[in-house]
Amino acid sequence: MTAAVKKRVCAGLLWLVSSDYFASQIRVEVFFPVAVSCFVSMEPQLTVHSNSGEFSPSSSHSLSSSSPSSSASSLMVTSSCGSDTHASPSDHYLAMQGQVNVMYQKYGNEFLQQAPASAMNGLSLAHAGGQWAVAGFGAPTASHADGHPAHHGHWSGMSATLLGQDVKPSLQSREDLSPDLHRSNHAQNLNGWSTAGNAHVTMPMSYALSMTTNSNHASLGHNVPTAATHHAMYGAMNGMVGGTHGQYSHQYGMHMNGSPRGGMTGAHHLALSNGPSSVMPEPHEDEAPSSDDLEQFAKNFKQRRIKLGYTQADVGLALGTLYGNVFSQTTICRFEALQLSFKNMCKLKPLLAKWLEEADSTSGSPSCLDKIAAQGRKRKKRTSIEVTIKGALENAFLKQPKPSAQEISSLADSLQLEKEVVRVWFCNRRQKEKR
DNA sequence: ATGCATGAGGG
DNA sequence: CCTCATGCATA
Repeated sequence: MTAAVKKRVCAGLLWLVSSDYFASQIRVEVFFPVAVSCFVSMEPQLTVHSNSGEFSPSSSHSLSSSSPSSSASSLMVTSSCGSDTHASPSDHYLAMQGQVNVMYQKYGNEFLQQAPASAMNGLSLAHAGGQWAVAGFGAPTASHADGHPAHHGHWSGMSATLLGQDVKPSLQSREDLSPDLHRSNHAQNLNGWSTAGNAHVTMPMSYALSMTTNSNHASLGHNVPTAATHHAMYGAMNGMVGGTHGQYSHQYGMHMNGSPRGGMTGAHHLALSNGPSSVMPEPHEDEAPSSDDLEQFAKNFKQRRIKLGYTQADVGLALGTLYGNVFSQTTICRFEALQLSFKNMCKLKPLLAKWLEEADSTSGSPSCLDKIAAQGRKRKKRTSIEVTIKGALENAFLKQPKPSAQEISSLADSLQLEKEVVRVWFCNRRQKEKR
């Protein structure tokens, strides 16, 4: 163990001992490196990080977690970030979002795969420890140098039947999407993510954790507590946790309940009962909400989501499973942060409201353990525009928010950027202006 | 959490 | 070409 790792472990221990978490977590110690990562992965800690974006949304970091553990968590995050040889702060970041990352890319292999923790707990893991390392998707974007004109065809190489993640089937019958059934498009799942049906984890979590650990020495697979796990827990937590402290407790030896509305209904209300005032603004979700409504709802939504133990990614996925509309972590995040257009907010709100209701009234459900394979299409490597250049673009934008093709060209020229990049930058800039 | 990107839909 | 909804990849 390196000193760095020890440091992390210590921090983890510190937290453990200093919270009620200890009571229910002790068994995990055996799997320490992973376990610690796992702790680091708690969503509330998200609030600790605010990145350097040039445009920082004011609200999203201010969610006050009433949990006494939050201060301790901060401490842990602080001491672990950057202390690991491999794990960069951003790795933690990802983990915190409830995503499990395998970054082979960084170690000479060529890809990076992300999956919601829920998927990890499900079949993929159950099927084979190393399964998730299987690539189903295209060649590394790196092979497409930046010089390419952003001709769409360039980045869309693979079979159209492998849905790209941003290609959403907007219409799917709800009947086909009941939580426990695997969707028809799973047949398209060629990359090993979710294949056969019925793998609601029947394996102790600890086992899952250890499997992950050895899948690759360089793997940064941070295991994250999943909503499913939490749900499975609530029954057990019922008597032992006084509410908040226990919201992230797991029983690693416990098996998941395979039934969608399985028996533990009601237990979770306990966990919900003691947050900062959770008000339900308005019961009707059909009417056009006011900005205030939306704001209120978004805030409330976030709180409850966290209390229920779901990550943003979980929610996005669940929406797909439940209602046939998958959304990404990004979108949920932007919803919570009110960073979508008003119209878009209005559209999403009812869905999220439904989900919330469902999540509230459903316990014991592992909900969605699936993940749509996607990852088919190649994508242009994201261009990173230097700050100085950004400044120039910003200035140009101030003068002329909608430059003509001509103007774009010359601007691109003078800044030595691809025309397409400039064009897209303006599009995005305008869009940003609107939210 | 956010920057750059994609693709549908409209004109 | 644009807007708009949305997401991958990354800071």
